[in-house]
Amino acid sequence: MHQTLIVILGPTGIGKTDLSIDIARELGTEIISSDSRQIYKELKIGTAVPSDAQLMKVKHHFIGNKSIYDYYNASMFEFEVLDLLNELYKTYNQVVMTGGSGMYIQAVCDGIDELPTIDKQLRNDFIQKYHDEGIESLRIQLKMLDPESYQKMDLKNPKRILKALEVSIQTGKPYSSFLTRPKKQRPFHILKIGLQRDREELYERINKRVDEMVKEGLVEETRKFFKDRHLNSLNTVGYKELFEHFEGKISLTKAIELIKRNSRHYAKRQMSWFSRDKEISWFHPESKQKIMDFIQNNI
RNA sequence: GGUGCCAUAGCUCAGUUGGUAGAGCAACGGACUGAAAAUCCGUGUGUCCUUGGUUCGAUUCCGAGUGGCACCA
Repeated sequence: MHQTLIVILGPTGIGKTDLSIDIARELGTEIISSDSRQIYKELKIGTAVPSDAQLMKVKHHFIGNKSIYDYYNASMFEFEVLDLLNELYKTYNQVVMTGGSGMYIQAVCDGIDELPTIDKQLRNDFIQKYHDEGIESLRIQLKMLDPESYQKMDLKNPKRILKALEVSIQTGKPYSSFLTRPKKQRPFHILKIGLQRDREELYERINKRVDEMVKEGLVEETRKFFKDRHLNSLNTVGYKELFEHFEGKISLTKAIELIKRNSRHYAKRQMSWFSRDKEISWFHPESKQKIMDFIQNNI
């Protein structure tokens, strides 16, 4: 029997949490969350973290283990998860990883290129430059520092350009020279299980879940962090819309509508991301027995 | 029952002096290597209510029908 990482993925609201708990229990193992927002301990209602009752059933990792005030990224996630897996495989032959953050999953499964951590001041300077001078000045600088990236990159996307500039300036080498696109070898097998259901049904679940979050106190949870609303960790569906409401820009009703719509859009983006990964085997979230059989046959 | 107004995209509505139509929102498709629930790019999806008439040609003009709204009974 191999050591296997069973990855359960799919768009938000599809039903990953319940299924993952069932599967982890049957396998007698633990769960690693691959969700870039459930990782923050301050965010509970709006990120739909598993309930206390669910968390008691199976030990979860990477839920609420960081603060919204911490800097965090996919690469840090990659290394922390690999360290944890190293420990867990001393006890278990299978570990379940579940979550919807495609890039975090990719970082763990395939790895991402190693880049230096960007100096905070440098990043702020570039952001300032972008605000003051606009995207065109970033493009011009990129063309000089890293013509290869300039050729390949989406030059309308400020975050991409900023990233390339930061790395190029900080290291003195073009950003593109770091991109070797490794598919890193992992000392364990990976089994990817994707969950999907009818679009209409998924959207109904998402809409309903947003209403439930509001009932559970999402507005109050968000209000506590109003002063921190510019943090990246709070640039998150469910929170950013309520901040707009607190600023008096939109009504509460409108904010809730937007949370629903933005959650649907997010789900669609997740589906686009996952659809190009040919290693994923797809199932309906309620066909638990089929999924268990598939796992048993492939571990 | 009578009179008037309205009927165009999923919704709210523009519009075509008669040459088969467009905005906002919603929706849909995609990209993605360290901010990723982020960020960015792309796409009108339509028996113009039905049915006769006029016309080379009707979503547009005229008649009838159906449905909705308002007012009068």
